[in-house]
Amino acid sequence: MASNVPERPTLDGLEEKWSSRWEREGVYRFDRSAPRERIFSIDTPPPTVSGSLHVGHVFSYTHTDAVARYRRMRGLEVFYPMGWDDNGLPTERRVQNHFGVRCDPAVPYDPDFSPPDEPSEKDPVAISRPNFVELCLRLTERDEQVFETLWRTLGLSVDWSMTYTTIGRLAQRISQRSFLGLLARGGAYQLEAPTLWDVDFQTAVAQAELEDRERPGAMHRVRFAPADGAGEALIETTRPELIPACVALLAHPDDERHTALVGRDVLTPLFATRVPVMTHRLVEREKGTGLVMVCTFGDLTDVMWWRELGLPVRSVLGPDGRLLEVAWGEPGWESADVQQASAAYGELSGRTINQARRRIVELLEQSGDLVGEPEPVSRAVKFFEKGERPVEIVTSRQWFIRTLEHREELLARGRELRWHPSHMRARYEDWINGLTGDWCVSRQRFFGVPFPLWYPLDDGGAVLHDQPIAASTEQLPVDPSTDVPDGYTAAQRGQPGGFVGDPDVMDTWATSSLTPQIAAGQPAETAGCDEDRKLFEKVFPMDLRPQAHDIIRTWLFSTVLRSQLDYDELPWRDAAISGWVLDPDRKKMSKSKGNVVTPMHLLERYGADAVRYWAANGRPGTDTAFDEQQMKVGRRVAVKLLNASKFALADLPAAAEALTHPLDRALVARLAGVVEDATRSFEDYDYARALERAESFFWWYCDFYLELVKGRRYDPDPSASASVSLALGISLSVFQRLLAPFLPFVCEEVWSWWREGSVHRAPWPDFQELSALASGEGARGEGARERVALEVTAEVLSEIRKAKSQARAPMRAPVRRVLVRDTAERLHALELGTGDLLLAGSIEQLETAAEEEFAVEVELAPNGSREPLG
RNA sequence: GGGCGCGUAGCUCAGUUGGUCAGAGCACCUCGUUUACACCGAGGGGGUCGCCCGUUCGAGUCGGGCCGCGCCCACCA
Repeated sequence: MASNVPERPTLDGLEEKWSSRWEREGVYRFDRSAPRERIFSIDTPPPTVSGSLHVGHVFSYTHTDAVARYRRMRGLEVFYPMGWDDNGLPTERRVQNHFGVRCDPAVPYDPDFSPPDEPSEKDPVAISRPNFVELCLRLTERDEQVFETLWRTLGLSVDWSMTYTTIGRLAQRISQRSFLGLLARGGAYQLEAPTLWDVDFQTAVAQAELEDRERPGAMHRVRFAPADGAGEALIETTRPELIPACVALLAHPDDERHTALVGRDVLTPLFATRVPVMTHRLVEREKGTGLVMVCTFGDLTDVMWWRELGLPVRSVLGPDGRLLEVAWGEPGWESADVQQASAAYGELSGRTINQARRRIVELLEQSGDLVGEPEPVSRAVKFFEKGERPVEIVTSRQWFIRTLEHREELLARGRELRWHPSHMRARYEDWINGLTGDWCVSRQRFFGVPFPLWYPLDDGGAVLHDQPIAASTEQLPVDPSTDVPDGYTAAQRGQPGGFVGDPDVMDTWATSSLTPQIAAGQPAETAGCDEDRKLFEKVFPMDLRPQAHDIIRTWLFSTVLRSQLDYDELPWRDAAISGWVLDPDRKKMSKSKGNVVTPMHLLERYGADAVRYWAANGRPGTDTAFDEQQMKVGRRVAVKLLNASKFALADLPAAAEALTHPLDRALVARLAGVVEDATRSFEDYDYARALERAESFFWWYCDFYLELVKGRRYDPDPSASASVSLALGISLSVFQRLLAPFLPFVCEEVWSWWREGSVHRAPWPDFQELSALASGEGARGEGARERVALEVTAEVLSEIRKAKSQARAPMRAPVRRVLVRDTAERLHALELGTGDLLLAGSIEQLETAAEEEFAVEVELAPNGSREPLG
């Protein structure tokens, strides 16, 4: 076989050399003409573009890439696009600071707008939503270039001609169209209701976007007075500022301590508002006094109690996180002492929650309604995951997607999906079982996909929310803040009898949950893009969803939901869940901890293959500690492959037609077993095991097989070298392909020395083919003995090395005599390897003795002895 | 409080259906420049496999119970 092996092979520069060549030659280009059964489609996570990629991204995307490369080598056309998740709050924040602007949907679009030369964070320029979105796009485009460069350096085998963004026109069209479909089928509805609310961003948020944070607080024991005079009612609360919003007190129905109170009314302290004492089965008797205050709204439990018990709303918290003005004495704000209530509340009105809390505690102390000292406590508080203050519950009009009524179907889909590792399904089920409400999808933000809706205004200029005007499918995507609904003129915007656009955008997950559709470019049905529609039908449902475990409740769940609602099927067949990268102290990496590792310098220092090697060692679903040592090991593997390939391929003598030497056949037989194992592992998405098998056998191969056959490989007699020549060609070809999904650059390099085309389009090694070669002519049913021969020969060689090492002799030191004690069967096998062993060990004389225990006696030749070898 | 996962050499981790399973790499120590490789090679020390019961001829491997760690979830007043 012709080969072109460099004098001094090197890893340096391989990333640049091969990534540009792969791009030029379209190695990873997806062939749209492939039939459905030859396609493997991957619904890749679109990374969030704001900020930068960290090693965690490198980690999990490498896992996916290894699988993609494996499937490609199995002869499948791999649909593997990359998306950028650029819509949403993080981008908004960056744009505001970077350009010194803020979005005001009331401002008209200015096509000639350019951002201020000197951005001022304090005094931002108000601009229209379309202008704001343009700036977002400008900034994210730059980020996306950086990301793509990193991915290319890492060697992701993505088809870069199929990249999408979650804010792009296509994503908007698909997202809006899916929403309109839900609306038409009753799957989406709007409701004025208590909603989770972030007071800083001033937007609704979803349950899925919440996280618990431990925060210090104080428990206050507060006295309520029964309205009819007798006794007292003590409650404990961490949120005394909500006392004016109290609508009831609750006790457990069986709690005898409070039976005397139940059914009566009490007066709230300071505000003297009459509220009933009621019972509910979920009140916990052990907590506090066993009596709990229900406010509108302190937390989600309040919402549940409020709903189940039919309590009134008495809301004191504004969307900006400050206490609203309240007209005491008016309906809903009755008080037995209006003057006192107004005076007390006057101290709170307009203050933030924390300010109001401090003040009301003082007021309660003065009035004597605070019992004892507030007791410091630490408790978990719900935060919007991107927020800085706890979420509140504010009543507002929002859009929801029906979720709860599909619980059983979603659980069934979860059982249908093949999870890797399987235990990850529990997280999905836990999440579904814990859902408390439908999915709130509207956000009072700007950089997102707008709702494709307008509302008519009546003659008085009031918004008729219950008569939304939906965009027509042909119009999509629309921005209702600039586009005009059919049947209206632009001049009618905001006029009585005219219309207004829905001011909100969708939750970022409402679009991200459609990545399979977006990636496949699924068009609006009427858009007439037959080619795109055919593509969608070929790749959907997708074969694989790879992602990390922290977004099972968001991305995975919402994608299953949308697919269920729109197509009544799973969006993919398999879900491969990656773990996280932890810092060396096993803490989660996060920007706030300052322990985030950025990947570019790692790629430069160790090379992409080495970094990928580290990543691919992380087993599916398992968190991995960041470890640069592993990258060094990865680099060693890559260098080893260079050198082993050089040894095997440089000036390789003519190969035989068949493997005539028993050790060569045994080697190929073992190789077949490794291939079988690696293949099975890959089929089960266990890339880490596939790597481990291939790698450990590769090291054994270098340490023993290559050493054993050196003599024959350099033997000038072609009849001696022909078999090993063939074996070296076979084995190197197999190793280069087995390792290609993990070390794509070095494997491509060594492949290019002697083979046409890319190793990444070469067929995955076939263990049956290898088995056939190993048991071909000459073996004559001696396969088992041959495999033992290889094993024993290697073990004896190892013993000889040990002896030399202990004698502090060089490895090439001649051995006068070796005595091998072993079972008759193994000694019989050893005969097949004796020739190679003598050369590899520089042995003059080999003797054997049949015994139970394996043992080797080694007698080195005297110092200075350089007698010719026999 | 519920669920899931994990506890194997100083460190990072393999150990597929119970029977060379006590392993690998790193780190450490010793030796060695041999025509694939000093971005190297050969060798060595080091662990009662978290603890306790049980099943079994035999258990890191199965069952039960503890202890510790992590994550997810929860109606934490």
